[in-house]
Formats: sequence, structure tokens, C-alpha cells
Amino acid sequence: MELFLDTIGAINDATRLRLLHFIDINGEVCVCDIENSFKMIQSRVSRHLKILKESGFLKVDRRGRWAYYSIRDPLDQFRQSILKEISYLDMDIPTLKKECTIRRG
Amino acid sequence: MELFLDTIGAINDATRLRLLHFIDINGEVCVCDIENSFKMIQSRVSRHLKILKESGFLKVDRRGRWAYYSIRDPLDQFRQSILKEISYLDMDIPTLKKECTIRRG
DNA sequence: TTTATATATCAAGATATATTGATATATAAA
DNA sequence: TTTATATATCAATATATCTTGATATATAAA
Repeated sequence: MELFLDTIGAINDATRLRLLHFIDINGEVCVCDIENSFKMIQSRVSRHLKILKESGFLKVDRRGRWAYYSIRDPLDQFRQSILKEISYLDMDIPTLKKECTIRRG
Repeated sequence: MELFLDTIGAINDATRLRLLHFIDINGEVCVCDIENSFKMIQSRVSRHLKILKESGFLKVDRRGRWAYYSIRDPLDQFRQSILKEISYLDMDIPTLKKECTIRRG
């Protein structure tokens, strides 16, 4: 029940729907990529990613000073069906901008 | 996007999850059945049912002085998958009590 | 080491949602 | 008609969530 409400609560927010779909489309991205692409302040991005992670949609991989977020894999049927439903929505999703100060491979 | 958030918002509440599952199990019930079964005040029940109706989960059939709520049929795949997921949850669901003042068939 | 970058978290204010009690409306029984 | 029942809705309060700006921590470059 609590985990279910965490899962539902995580997608009950327009910002997080956009972030989730953005990551679904682009694969692994770091927090500063999202900051730049969405033009959102860092604390806001970080908080939303945390909620998406703790509700089972995302995983993090910390490499160097960056935290790379991507869709958790494997993903259970229910969350998959949610991602599919989100993909049908008419949302304004920015293109990925890789403008973090120092270039990476 | 708005309809999706309405749908998600509707199930982002423990009370509505219980009501929805209760109706899923028992079929058509009226507001006073729910009041009696859940021991909740009428305005609260009525408000939650409205939210579940407007988000596409329930339909109402008004007969006489009663409003009978039931799962909307046909129900799309996504809402069906949500109902299925809710059915797996460990929730405290009361038994249906038909104690409205005047008996019906 | 010092400094800058990347990220996380906290506290405060703003916004949204839930609960209650009161009131309105409609139907049916007396 | 009058009265009671069933339901819906409103206004006030309580509670939860979001956003921002400030601060903390960790890594890496200078």
C-alpha cells in the first residue's frame, strides 16, 4: 500500500512526468544535463529525481563527480505500463543539452 | 496530460483506493451502503466518489433517491491494469453492509 | 592545499488536497 | 403538502507537497 502510493505519488506531478519521459527517451543523463535541458534549478531537479528513484522508476550510477540517472532495468509490468501511458501524453519535452562545464566522453 | 494527472491524482489517496477496490469487489453500491460499511461521513464519501467518477473509474446510475456507483464498463487497458494492481494491495476493506433506512430489492 | 564543479538536503513560504460540518436539492413516504 | 431520506456541494481548517534559496559534501582540477 505505501509502496503503491509512493509509486503513484511519484507520477502525480507534471514536472516528474516530463523528467521521466525525458530519461526514457534519452537514456542515461546526469543532473546537470537535465538542469541545462529543462532550465530548472538544481535543487528542484535533484529532489524530483530522488522521488522517481525511491519510487522504483529510476536508478543512479555515480561516476566521478556526476550522478547518472536512467530507467531502472528490469522494470516491472506495472511501471512499464505507466511509462508507456506517459509516452502517449502530449508534453513539452526539451532536447538533450550536454552543456555541463567539463566535457565527458 | 490533464486527464492523465486526474487519473493518477484520483488513485493517489488511500481512502479512494479502498473505495475503488470495495466497489470492484461488490459491484454496484449506493452512497449510503458505503457510508455504513466504511463508517465515513456522507460528504466525504460523496466527494471521493465524484473524483473517482470524473477520473474515469466509476459511473453513476441514479434510481429513485439513490445514486448507484459501479466500475465503468468498458474500462480501458490502463485503468484495468491499475485496478488489478490495487487488488494485490494489502488493504483493510469492510464487508458490504446494506443498512440504509429503507430496504430495496 | 585551494578552488570550482556536481549533487544532495534543509528550511521557509506557496500551493494543492483532504476532512469536517453546514447547507442545498431531489425524491419519496406520510 | 409536510416530513424524512439520500446525495451533492460549499466554506473553513488541517495536512501534504512543491519551489526556492541557502548550505553541506564529495570529487577533481589548478
